[in-house]
Amino acid sequence: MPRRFWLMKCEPEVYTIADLERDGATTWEGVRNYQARNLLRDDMKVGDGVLFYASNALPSGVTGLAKIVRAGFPDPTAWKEGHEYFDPASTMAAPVWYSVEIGFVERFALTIPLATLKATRGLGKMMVTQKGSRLSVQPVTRSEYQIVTQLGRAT
DNA sequence: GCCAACGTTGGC
DNA sequence: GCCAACGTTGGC
Repeated sequence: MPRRFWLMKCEPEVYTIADLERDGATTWEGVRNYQARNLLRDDMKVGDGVLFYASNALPSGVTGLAKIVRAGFPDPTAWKEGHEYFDPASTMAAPVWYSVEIGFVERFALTIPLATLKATRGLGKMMVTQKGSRLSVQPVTRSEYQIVTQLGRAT
C-alpha cells in the first residue's frame, strides 16, 4: 500500500516539534472537526509521512517531520468527564472522535514560513497555502512533501 | 488585537 | 432544509 502524506497543525503554545523530539511520540488528540476526524479515522496509516506545522506562530510554518506510528483509534479525551475535550456524544460503543499517534522524524533547523511555501514553485496548490484553509489535518501530495523536506534540509 | 473565513447551532 | 447568529481558527 502506497505511503501517503499529511500536514498537521498545532499551536506552539500547545505542542512543538521540539516537544515531539523530546517525547519521541505523542497522541494527536482533541481534533473536533468532522472532516479532520474522517482523515484520522479512515485514511492515516502507519508509516505515512507528516509535515509538522506550527500555526499562530512567528512565523507560522513547517517546523519538521513526523510519521504515523499508530493508525486511527478512539480519542480517549472525549470520554474524560471534565476534560476540555470531553464530549458526552462519544461513547465507548460508538466513538465520535479519533486520534492517531505520531512519532518524531526530523526537526528543521529553521521554520519554513507559510510565505515561503506560498512562494515556492510546486506548492501553489498545497492546501495550507490556500486562503481560508483552516483544516487542522490536511492531505499533502508526495511531491509537496518532498519539496518541503528539501526546503527544510537546505536551511 | 483585528478581522476574514469557515463550521456549527438552532429557530423557524 | 434554509439561513442568520454565533464561535473558532489563524494570518497578519
